[in-house]
Parts: sequence; structure tokens; C-alpha cells
Amino acid sequence: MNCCEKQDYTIDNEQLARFAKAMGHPSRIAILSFLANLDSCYFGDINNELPIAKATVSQHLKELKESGLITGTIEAPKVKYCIHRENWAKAQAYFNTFFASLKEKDLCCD
Amino acid sequence: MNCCEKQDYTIDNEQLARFAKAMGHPSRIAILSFLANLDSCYFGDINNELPIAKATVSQHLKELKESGLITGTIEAPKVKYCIHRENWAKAQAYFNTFFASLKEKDLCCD
DNA sequence: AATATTGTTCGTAATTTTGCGAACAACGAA
DNA sequence: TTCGTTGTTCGCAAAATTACGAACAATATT
Repeated sequence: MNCCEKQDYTIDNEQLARFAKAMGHPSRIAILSFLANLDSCYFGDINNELPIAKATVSQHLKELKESGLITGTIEAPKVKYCIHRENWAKAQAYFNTFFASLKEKDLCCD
Repeated sequence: MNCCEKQDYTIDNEQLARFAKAMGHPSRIAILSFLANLDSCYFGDINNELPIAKATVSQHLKELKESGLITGTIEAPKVKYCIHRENWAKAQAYFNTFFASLKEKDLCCD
């Protein structure tokens, strides 16, 4: 599926939970913000931005990669991390659809 | 702040991470979907919907309450759970703002 | 008052997450 | 080839998460 095809954004609850879980830590939100703002994309700069050990940063990056929200590429001797734009859009649509599904009127709770 | 006032949705990364963390489990997504769709709002019905022990359901509901996404009210002998609409909207705005913050052009990654 | 219904809390176990330093690997530069 | 730079992986420890059954509490009903 290329970026121009119409996409089916039927929510997959498991996938939504995986995206959410990946975002469920302040350091990982900070990393994603950093990358989304294009401040830089190299490990070293990400590492400098965070008050934690580089082994831990590397671990968080690995989790974000596995969630699909970012990619990692070797550009020797550095490693370049980028937002995975297609999955980013997918996550955005998932969350948006999820939140928008709240019904207006509620006999039970209103 | 009532529901009609303009709200400041400056993203608080810690809060965004807390919302995300609360959503980071399939059972909790299922619970939120169930409540958002207003299928019912009582513990018993939520419990019936999920293939896990009631003690575990109760625990997940507690976490969702602590995240602010839902409320819990005793309606003896039942307990009624509802989406916390104000915080729900806040979470929706946080996620949306977060995803929308991705810059279009990227000298580093494109 | 005794009993049934509805959920929460407790105690426990297994697994996962988070974090760190040290060791290691890969590559470029001298 | 040797050295320095850049990140990853390993091994470990501490803490948090997930899950369950049993016990408990609160209220309604009989």
C-alpha cells in the first residue's frame, strides 16, 4: 500500500493499544517530540536531550521502532532515527477515531 | 472551567504519557470502547464483556479512574462507570496536537 | 436476621519494564 | 594498523504490571 491509496482505518484495538503503550512513557514522548520537530535525528543528539543513560535511550528507541512509530538507519558512524510517517498517520487516525467514537447522549451516565 | 470556555491545550508531556499509558493495554481499550459506546456502564456488564477475572477488571478500572479517563460511582448495589467527558476531550486534544506537530519537510529524514 | 448480589481488596506469583554500567561491535580517521 | 567515536547489547537489580482466587464489605431482598 503506497502513501496515496485510500486506507482503511478500521480500528484494531490491539494495534491501538500497542501505539498507546509505546507512547506511555515520558522519555518516549520526549523522543517522539524531538523527532517530530526535526530538531535532529541522530542518536547522540537525542541522547543529549534526555537525562538518562545512553543504554536506556537506546532501549526506548528500540521499543519505539518495534511499535512502528519510528525507523532506525545506520549512517556510519551514526544512527539516524526518523518518524515513520505512514504509521504515524495511522496512529493519529486510530486515536482520533477512537476518541471520536464517544456518543453524545448517554442515558446511563448523564 | 465549563465545557464552553476556550481551553488551553498546551501539551503536558507527562500528562500525555499518563493518558497513553492508561490506554496501553487491550483490556483497557476494550473497556473504554464499551463505555464510549454506552453499551452499559455497570461493572457487571463490563466484566461479562471481558475474558478475564473480575478482580483484574476491577484493577483495570481503577487504573483508568486514576488516569482521569473515567469516573466510578456507587449505585448500590452496583457500581457505575462513565467516561469522564472533560478529560476525554483533553486527551483527544493532547493526542491530536501531538500528532499534528510533525513537521512536513525534513532535511534530515526525507 | 439470614441470604444473595455486587464489586473491591488482599495476598501471591509470574512476567515485564525501567535503568544502569561495562563490555562490545562497527566504522572512520590518523 | 591503531585509535577514537558512535551506539548496541549484556548482565543485573529494582520496581511496576498483569492476573488470579479467596476473603471481605456493602447493600437489597426474603
